[in-house]
Amino acid sequence: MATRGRIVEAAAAEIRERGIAGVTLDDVGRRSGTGKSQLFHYFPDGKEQLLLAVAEREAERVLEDQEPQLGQLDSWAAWDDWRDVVVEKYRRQGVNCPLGVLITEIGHHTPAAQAVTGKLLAQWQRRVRAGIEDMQAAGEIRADVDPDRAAAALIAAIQGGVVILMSSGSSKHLEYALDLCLDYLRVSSS
Amino acid sequence: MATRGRIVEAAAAEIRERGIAGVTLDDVGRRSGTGKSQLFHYFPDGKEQLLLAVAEREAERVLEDQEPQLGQLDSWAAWDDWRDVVVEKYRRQGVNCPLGVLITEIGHHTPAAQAVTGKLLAQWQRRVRAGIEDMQAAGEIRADVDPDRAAAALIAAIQGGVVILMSSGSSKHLEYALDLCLDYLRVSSS
DNA sequence: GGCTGATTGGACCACGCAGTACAGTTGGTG
DNA sequence: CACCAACTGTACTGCGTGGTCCAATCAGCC
Repeated sequence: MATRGRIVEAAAAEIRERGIAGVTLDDVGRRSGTGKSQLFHYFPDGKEQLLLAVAEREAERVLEDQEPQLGQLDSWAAWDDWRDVVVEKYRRQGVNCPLGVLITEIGHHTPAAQAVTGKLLAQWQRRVRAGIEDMQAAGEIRADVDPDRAAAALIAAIQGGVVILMSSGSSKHLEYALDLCLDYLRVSSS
Repeated sequence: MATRGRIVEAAAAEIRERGIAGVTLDDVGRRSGTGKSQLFHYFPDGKEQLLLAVAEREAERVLEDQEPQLGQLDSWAAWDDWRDVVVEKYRRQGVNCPLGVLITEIGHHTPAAQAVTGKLLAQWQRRVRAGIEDMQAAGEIRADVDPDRAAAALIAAIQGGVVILMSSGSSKHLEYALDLCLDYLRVSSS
C-alpha cells in the first residue's frame, strides 16, 4: 500500500520535472525503487490509470498549498497574505508546478483527467467566491460585484500567470494579474 | 517551396486536433500529401525543426486573428470590439486553439520554441500597452494606471481563460477575466 | 512446519515511430 | 538535347517503450 503511494509520488515528481512525454514507466520504477510488475499490480490499466492517480494527487496539492489562507479570506490583510502565498509558491516552484502540469499536460490526456481538473477549478472558485461574499457581507466589497464572476476571473488570472511563468520563468505576469484583480475588488468599494 | 508550407500547415492542424504526442510524421505526410522524404528534405533536423516552424506559424496566427482590432485600441468601442473578437475566436476554436497548443504543448518542447512563445507574448503585450497609452493620452484611462502592468495582466487573463476553455470547453472564464480587466481600466477613469 | 494468496523481480515481447537509404523524376540551364 | 541539381516515393532499420509472463519471495494462518 505504501508502495502505491511511492509510485504515485515518484510519477508526479518525474512528470513535473521532465514532462509527461519524457517520462517512462521505467523511470518511475527507478525513482520509486520498484519495477513494472508492482506498477501493473497496483495500476492494472497501466499508464493511463497511473496518470489519473497523479492528477488527483496534484489537484489536492494545489489547494493544500494555499491553506490555511484560502479558507480565511475575511479581511484585506488576509487577501494580501493569500496573494503573497500564491505568488511565492509559484515563484519558488517555477517550472516544477503541480497546477501547471495538471492543466497543460495531464489534463488533456484523458476525459477522466480532464474531469479532475474541472473539479479542482470548481472547488477553487467556490472557495474564492466564499471569500468575496464574506467581504461583501462585511461591507468591504461593493454588493454589485458578482462574486462568481469575479472568482472565475481571479482563478483565470492565476492560471494565465502560472502558464506564462512556466514558459518564461518570470512571475511578473502572475503578480500583475493577481494585483489587478485585487485592486478591482478594492476599488469597487470606494 | 509550396510543399514546405503545406507540411507546416498540415502539422499545425494535426497537432491542434490531436496534440503533439498523438501526431506522427506519417500523419503529417498523409495529410499534406507528401512523405517523409520531403519532410526530411525541408526539415533536415526532423521533428524538432518542424515543430519550431509550426510554433512560429501558430504565433503569427494568434496576432493575425486579432487584427485589425488589436492595432486600433483608441476608443472604448474599439476595446469592446476587440474583446468580442477575442472571445468569439476562442469560443469558436474551442479545443482547437493555436495559442493553447503553442503555450501548453509546443512551448515546453524545446528552448527555441519557448523563445517563440516569449516573443509572441512580448509583442502582444506591447500592442495592448500601446492601446492603453492611447486611451490615457485621450484622457479615457487614468494616468496612474501602469500601462505595462495592466497589459501584462490582460494577456495573463486571456491566457488563463484560454487554458481553462481548453480543459473545460466553456468560455465563461475567458469572458469574465477579460471583462474584469476592462472594467478595471474603465472604473479607473471615473 | 506447510499451505495459500498477496507481493516483487526482471527477463521478455510486440509494435509504433523517427530517421535513413536509395532509386527515381522532375525542371531549369548550357 | 544533355546534364545536373533539386526534389519525391517507398521500403527498410533500429530503438525505445508500454505491457506481459512467470518464477521467486513474503505474510498470515491453521
